[in-house]
Formats: sequence, C-alpha cells, structure tokens
Amino acid sequence: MNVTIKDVAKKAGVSVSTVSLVINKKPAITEETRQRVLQAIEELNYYPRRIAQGLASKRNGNIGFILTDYHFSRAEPFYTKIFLGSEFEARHHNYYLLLTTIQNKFAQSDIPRFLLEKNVDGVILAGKVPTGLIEHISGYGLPTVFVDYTPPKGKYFAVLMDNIDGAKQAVGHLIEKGHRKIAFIGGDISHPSIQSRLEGYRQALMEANLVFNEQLVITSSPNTTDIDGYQSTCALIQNGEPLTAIFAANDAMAFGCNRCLKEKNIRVPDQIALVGFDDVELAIEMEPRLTTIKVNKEDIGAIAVKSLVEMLDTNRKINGKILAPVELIVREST
Amino acid sequence: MNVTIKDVAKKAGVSVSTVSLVINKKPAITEETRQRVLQAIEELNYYPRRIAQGLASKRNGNIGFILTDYHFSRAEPFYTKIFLGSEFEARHHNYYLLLTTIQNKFAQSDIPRFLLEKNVDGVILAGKVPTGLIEHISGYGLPTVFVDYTPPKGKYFAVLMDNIDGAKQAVGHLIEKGHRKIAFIGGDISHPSIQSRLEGYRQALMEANLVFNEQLVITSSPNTTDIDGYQSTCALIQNGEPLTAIFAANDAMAFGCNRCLKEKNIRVPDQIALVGFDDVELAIEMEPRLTTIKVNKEDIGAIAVKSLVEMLDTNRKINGKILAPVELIVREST
DNA sequence: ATTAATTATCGAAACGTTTCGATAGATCGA
DNA sequence: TCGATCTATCGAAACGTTTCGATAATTAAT
Repeated sequence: MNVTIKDVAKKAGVSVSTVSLVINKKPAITEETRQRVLQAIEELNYYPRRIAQGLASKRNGNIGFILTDYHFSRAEPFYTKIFLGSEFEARHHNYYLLLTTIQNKFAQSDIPRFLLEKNVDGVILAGKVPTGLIEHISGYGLPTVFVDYTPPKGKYFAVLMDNIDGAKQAVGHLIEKGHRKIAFIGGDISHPSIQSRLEGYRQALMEANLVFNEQLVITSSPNTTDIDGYQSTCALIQNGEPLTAIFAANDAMAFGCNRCLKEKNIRVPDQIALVGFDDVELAIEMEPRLTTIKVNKEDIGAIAVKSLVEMLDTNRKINGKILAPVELIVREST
Repeated sequence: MNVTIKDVAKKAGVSVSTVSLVINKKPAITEETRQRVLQAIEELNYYPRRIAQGLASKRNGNIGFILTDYHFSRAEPFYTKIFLGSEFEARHHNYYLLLTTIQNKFAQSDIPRFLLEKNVDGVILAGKVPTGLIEHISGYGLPTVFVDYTPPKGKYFAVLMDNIDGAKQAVGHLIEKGHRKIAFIGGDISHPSIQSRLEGYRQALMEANLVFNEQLVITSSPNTTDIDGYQSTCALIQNGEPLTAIFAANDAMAFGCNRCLKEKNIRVPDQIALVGFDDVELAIEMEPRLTTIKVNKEDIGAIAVKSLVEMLDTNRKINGKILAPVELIVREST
C-alpha cells in the first residue's frame, strides 16, 4: 500500500510522534534525528495524507472561495484573475482553495456544502454577495475576507483596490499634461468604488489648486456601462462648458465616451484627452489605445489569501481593510 | 462541540454503524429505523464531517481540475465556463473540485499538490496540457478525463465538442440558403479540431453533391487568429475563384475575414455570407452579427464530471470519447 | 419442531495523522 | 552525591467516520 508515517518512523528508527514533530517543524528535536527523519521521508518519497492530518489536527487546510456565477463567468476575467492569484498564493501556504459559485440572491439551498460539512478553515468572498449569505456565514465564526466589496454592516476585513489613489493618479496625469478643465463622467454614483473615484478626482483638483466645477461632473447615468459613458459624454458636450480632458470612472464608460467623441468628430487626444479606470483587456484595442488605471488582480487575490492565512495561523481575526496599489498605464488617449 | 454521528446514534437509539448505513443509503435497514435516524439527523442539523468520511472510506470526495494558467485567464471565458459546468455538476454528486493551474511546460516542482498528498479521487485535464504531466499523472492510476484535448498517445477518455457535426451544420446551413460556392478558411491545420472542421466541411459538400474545390480552401495561415482570418480572406479574394459564402474555422478568423471583406467593400451577407465556429462572446458584437456554431461549455464540463463520477462509482475506467453536441446560431451574417 | 437461511443491527477495528502526558536521560545547583 | 529541572523522545488516545465480521431476530424449509 501507500507509504505512511509508520514506514518513515520505522526506517528512521524513531517513533511516529517524532516524525510528526519533524514534519510540523516543532522545536525540541535534535538536529541529528531531524536529519535522519528527513532522509527517510525523502527516500520513501513520503507525503502526509492530507485527510488524516485534517482529522487529527482539526484543521483541514482548505479555504472556501465564494463568488456569484455571474461574476465568475463574465467575459472580462476580473474575478478569474483574482482567483488565480489566490490559488497561487494558497498553494504556497499549503492550503487548497475550494471554489464555489452562488446565485445572486440568497437561498437556503444555496449554502456552500463546504460550510455545512465543516470542510474549510476560512472563507473568501469575492465581489458583491447577497447579505443573507454573509449573515449565514458569520454564524460559523470562520475567519472571512471580503474582496472588492465591503459588506453594508458589521465588522469585516476587506481587500479593495485603491480607488482614490487611482483616480488621483489619473487626474494628476492629466494635470501634468497641462489640462486644467477636466471632466468626470461617473454613472451610478451609489456604487462605493465610483464614489471613491469621484473623491480622488476631487482631491487631485484640490491639490493642484484647480476649482471643482460641477458643470464638468456627470453622474446622472444609471449604470456604468459603455452606453452610460456614451450618454454622459453627449450630455457633457451639449452642456457647452469648455473642457480639454475627461476622466471616465471606468474603461467601459471610456469606450462609450470615445464613441461619442468620434461621432462628433472630436479628436482624441488632440482636442480632448481621455483616461479610464480598470485596464480591461479591451483597453488596448480602443482606437486610440486607452490610457487607464491598472489594478493587479492577481495581487488582490494573493493579498486576500495571505491575510486569511495569517488569521488562521495566529488564530485571531483582523478587521479593517487593505488597499491594493494601482498603477497608471499611459497609452495613446492622453 | 460539533454534533457527530455519535450524537445522532444516541438520539435515534441505534448504533453508530446503523447511522452510517442510513447516511450512505445502504440496504438492509428497516424503513422505520431509517426514519428515526433521518429525523435525528434533521433535528440535530447533522452533517457528516467530510474529512472523517474520507479517512475511513479511503475516498476523499475531491476531483482535481487541472488546466494551464494561460487557458484559464484568457479573455474569452471558454475554460472558465467549462469549469463552472463541472463545479455545478460535481456539487450535485457530492464531490469537490480542486482547481489548480499549471505552467505550459512541465516541471517536477509543478506537480499539483493534491496528487502528491493523495487528495483527489480522479482528475480532469482541460485543454492542452504538457505530455510530461500526463505521463506523471498516469502513474497514479487515477481515473482521468480529458476535456477539449486528446493526448497524443495511450488510452484515454476525452470529452470533445463535435467539430465534424458542427462544420456540417454550418455548411449545410449555407447550402440550404442556396449557396453553392462555399470557401473554407482554416489556418493552422495541424490542430485536430481544425482538421475535423475541414472534414465536416468536406462531408457536407459531398452529401449535397457539390464538388470539393481546392481553390476555395485556404489553410496556409500559421495560426487561427483574427489576423489569419484577414490574410486568408485576402488571399482567397485575390484568387479570383468565384464564391458566395465563407465558412471560417473559428470566430476569431471570421472577424478577420469580415474586416477584410469590409475593406474591399464586399457586403456581408448580400454578396458573401459568413459563418464562424465557437460562438465567442464577441460574435454578437460583430457588424453584421455573426452566424456561428455554439458549443455549450457548461455542458462539456458537466459531462466530464459525470463520466468521471461514473468511473469512480463503478470503480472501472472508461476509454473512448464523448462528443458534446453543438448548435447552429443563425444571425445576420448569413 | 428443528435446522437452515436470511435479515437487521451492532461492536470494534481501521483509516493516518496530531497531540498530550509520561519517561528516561542529561544537566544543573548546592 | 542527590534531588530538581530541563530536554528529547515516546506511547497511546483522539479525531469522526466506514466497514467487516458477529450476533440476535426473523423467516423459510424440511
């Protein structure tokens, strides 16, 4: 059969418990016996059976990763990449990721099985998840990390992208290029990250001693899609307020914005410069290629896992948030 | 502490083993005791600890899902959706999916940990994976299912899409529309699925008693991207051979094809009709919207899991392949 | 009515680890 | 030199199930 810890013990001429102590890097082991055990492990090509470790130690080495199926299967692989970063990081901490998708609205039958079967040590929740689920999960008392979403109430730990700083970088870049009349098109302002981006816009202007002109801020569109960007831009141009640059709250809106400008024969970046936010895959396909703020998705995933593992190792929960750094990518649209 | 099988046994007034028999739906249990046990389970809100089951039964209820990180994080969520379908199906068979990504070339250090730690009962390999890994995995004797890829040698079980049938449907559709001179642009013909699509093209013509005209078949392009489609189409038009329809071996090539035709002021579908293959997300954005062959990715993933679970349950391996059905989606380009 | 066959239930071992308390040996202090 | 303290190692219980062989109860066969 398979080689077990007993075989290792026999080969190294020590007890099973000693082998266990070596495997788990516990102190109080002579260097000499440690080496003997390690060598036996090597020679027998022994790997501890994860499942047995789990039963004995009451930690199963799994992390649950929950997101809505909508988020997971979107064309833009945003959460996929976050997951990828998480998986990679988890692997290096010797944890497994158990991914499960859920519906957008909470149903009792939708409760991830790994929770019921006590099969995870902690949970990562990515993107917006139904509050019903959040409440349910908190009942297990498991360490939990939110990613790219902050629950409406309660204590939590979240990994977010630095929206304010990103917006400041975007607008700062435009200011550096000499722009003074910079518009913001925002769409659905109820969304926390859009709010932050507007806040960053405001701060950047302030720091450069530029006035915040309400005529240049369009947040009337109901969503944050391509269409909203198109409409917001049309409205902005209609306004007649002079401007030389536009900061769109995300790339999708930037695309719509660009489309509108093209229709009105306004040249980008010559007449109006344009910056987006997110650096989606299509940003590089835009005509002209879009200057935008890049978020390293893999990093976000990795940070989430790292934080969770720390909670698991130290056995205490952390509250607050971590802001993942963002980066300005300058392309042709500015 | 947590409620265990013992608590259930006590509450139901039976032995632990009886509870286990009920849980695992073994025969030889009176309906009456079965009900008593079930009720106790319900009242105590008991769920077996997965990890304990695993240790005792020597099956851990996990399925390894391996794909290259490249495949996973592509913009087109092809494998993501396959995974999604797999995850869903696995959930319903009470299995967990352990996803791991690997590099494109095989390295010893890259061996998924769930293999070393004997943490999976079977493996799904999606997309092209390095042969070194395939050989390594076969050493474990685990039931294995390939998805959208057939290894170059050895026995295997694979879930593939029905390329031949899809091509036949595509070309058949064109023929039905009255087209007689139908071109095929294929790109990298060394790729098995492109070969099959060419074969389907050939069969469709044959069945309609149309001649196979080599002048109308372009397979000189080195890849199967947008660019290749563009170049192949230009070459085709240059040829001068009259034609009224083009079947592109995939959607990406169809996009390039469309771009070329647009440049040459050839109207789609009036002058030349165009069909693609894959139904990628962008197909609906093409101008005109692309008629194409749709593959249900979630189905493929589900079929893979279903087959694997069957192997696990019956404890014997299956060889051969399953072809997942494909479907013609008629849009504006024909 | 007795034995044989069948069925429902049970007890205990097994799965492969971790962990806790025990032990023997070494070191120390006075 | 003797007890006290410390250190390296060990033995055995524990984790929560499944499963196998045993047993008691029931049914069937003669």
